[in-house]
Amino acid sequence: MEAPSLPLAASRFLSPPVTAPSCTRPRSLPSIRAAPKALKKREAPQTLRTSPRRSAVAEVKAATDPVAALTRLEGVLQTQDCNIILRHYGEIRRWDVLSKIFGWMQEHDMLNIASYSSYFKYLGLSRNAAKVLQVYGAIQDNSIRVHVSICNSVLGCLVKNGRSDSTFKLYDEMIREGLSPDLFTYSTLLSGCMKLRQGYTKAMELINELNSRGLQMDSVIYGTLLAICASHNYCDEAEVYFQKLKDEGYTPNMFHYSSLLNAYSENSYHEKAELLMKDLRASGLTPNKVILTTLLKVYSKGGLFDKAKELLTELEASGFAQEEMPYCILIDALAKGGKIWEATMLFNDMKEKGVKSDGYAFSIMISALHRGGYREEAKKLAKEFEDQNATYDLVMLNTSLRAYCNTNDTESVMRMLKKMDEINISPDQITFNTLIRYFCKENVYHLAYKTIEDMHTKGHQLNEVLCSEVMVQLGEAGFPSEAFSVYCMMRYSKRTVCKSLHEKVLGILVPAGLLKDAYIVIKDNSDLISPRSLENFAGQFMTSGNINLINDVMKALNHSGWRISQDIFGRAIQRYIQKPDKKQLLLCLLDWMTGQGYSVDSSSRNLLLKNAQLFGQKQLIAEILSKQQAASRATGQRIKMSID
DNA sequence: GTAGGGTTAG
Repeated sequence: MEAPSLPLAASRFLSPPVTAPSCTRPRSLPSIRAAPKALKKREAPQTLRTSPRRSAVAEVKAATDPVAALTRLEGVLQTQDCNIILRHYGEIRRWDVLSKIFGWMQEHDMLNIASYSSYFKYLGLSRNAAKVLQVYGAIQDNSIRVHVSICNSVLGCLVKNGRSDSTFKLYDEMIREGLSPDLFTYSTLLSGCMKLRQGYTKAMELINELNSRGLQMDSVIYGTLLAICASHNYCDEAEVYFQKLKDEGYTPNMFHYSSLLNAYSENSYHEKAELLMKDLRASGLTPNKVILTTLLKVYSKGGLFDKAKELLTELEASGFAQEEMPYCILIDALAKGGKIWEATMLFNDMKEKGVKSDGYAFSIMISALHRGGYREEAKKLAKEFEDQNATYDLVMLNTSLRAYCNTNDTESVMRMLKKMDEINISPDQITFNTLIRYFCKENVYHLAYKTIEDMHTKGHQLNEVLCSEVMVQLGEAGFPSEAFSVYCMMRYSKRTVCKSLHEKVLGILVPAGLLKDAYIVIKDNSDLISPRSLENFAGQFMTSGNINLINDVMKALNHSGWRISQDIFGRAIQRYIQKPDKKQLLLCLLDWMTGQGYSVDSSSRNLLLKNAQLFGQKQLIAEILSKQQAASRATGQRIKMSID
């Protein structure tokens, strides 16, 4: 597809919009009808109210075919009018019209900075990050590409769509191209830190950068930072920022308070939380639903169940417990605190009060029952949830799936998988691992194998413990090739695997006679394999492995640091004697042995000499053997001397 | 009338 070209020169974007002649009277012309002062005061609103541009905007907003209306009114509308229309369709979430209008504006050279910024903002809301990147990427003019508000809207779109990694990559690129970031940029980027694993560290980098550019943190930046501290469990730091915010003369709002309170809840700092509540009230704020719910979390996580119950009663009385969330918080804490009976009571209480569950309370209870070993009860709840025609998300599906798997309810397991397919939810690691465990337990190894393969293909990290278990079971069940395939998936999708994995797979491959595969394992990991397994493999390979690989296998074995036994060489020599056309390989082996200080034992020696005629190389073989003997005697002496 | 953030549950 061809990239849309940019119709306008940069200067047009960068200069302030020219006021329309139809709106304002040029100042240099004296007014005939009224005194300039009076006119100036009344002119703008009045002309706007009666302006043909204004009615044109209204006409496009009301049109059934907005693009046709635009074309009809092309002569009247100016860029800022089109921007109003563009934003209108963004506000009413008509994404198709939004894009059409933007396209029309582009074709008619009616884009400015504001058009791009607004368009990107709404595309972000419509979750269409790809389109934003496409349109942004097609902007040719560098001064537009690095315009701060355009950059901010593009970055904001990526952050909102959960693409934190690409946000920071794009930001670095924008900086290289010449972007001068402002506080908007930093608050956008900081919000991208929220979901990052190392979000706090990244946030600190950004704050340093902000300071080094001479910018001052404002209340928004502090708010974002507090939320980052809370979500990454930096409680002390949250406290410091909250104080700094106050010291710099800002008044904390409800969000600042609830973030700090949330940070306290993770560490069960209930005393600090209570002081903070006092501070909040003293500052004239009234605790809202979120604040009180967060306080409930403080008490619940801290194990202060009496206070939590009391607070829940208060929430109920204030009408703040009409949704399941406060119940979820307390139910979860009770269950995790070993009070599963009380958790169940509260859950039933909640249902009796007619509080509707979207699945959170159910999944908390199902998981809690499962953890406590109450598997049938967990399954009963999963069914109850299903029967109330509930909607599912991935977590709820996983929770129910596990409940059904653990009670061997195959029919329900299949129903869940079908549902997953129907509502187009992609499985995650938890789903895959649950299924793999289940199929394995049910001895349906081909399904366990297929699931692992599927998981691997979809780019998920395999669970090593589980998969090596499946690998061993596949081996025991008579599927060594599949076992090897699982080994390969684990081996080549992960940086490191447990050392014993190689040994385990050898234990399957060697008895099954899959010696070429076993050789691959040995070759890449020879230093991690025990002498016993090496011996086992070597013995088998010399007896029945591919004769053309014998010498390579010898080298790999030797490379491991393991001294190859004479028995192994004896077996190799027997193989070669049976195949005289491989004499070149035999000679190579004997030469190589000499070089490595190995020698054949007397029975192999005799066998070789007896059969040397078969090879037509009687003289040569005798020479090599005597050389080998001399070399090995010398080595023996060297070793003896060094021991002495 | 271009662009910013943040609070609670599995």
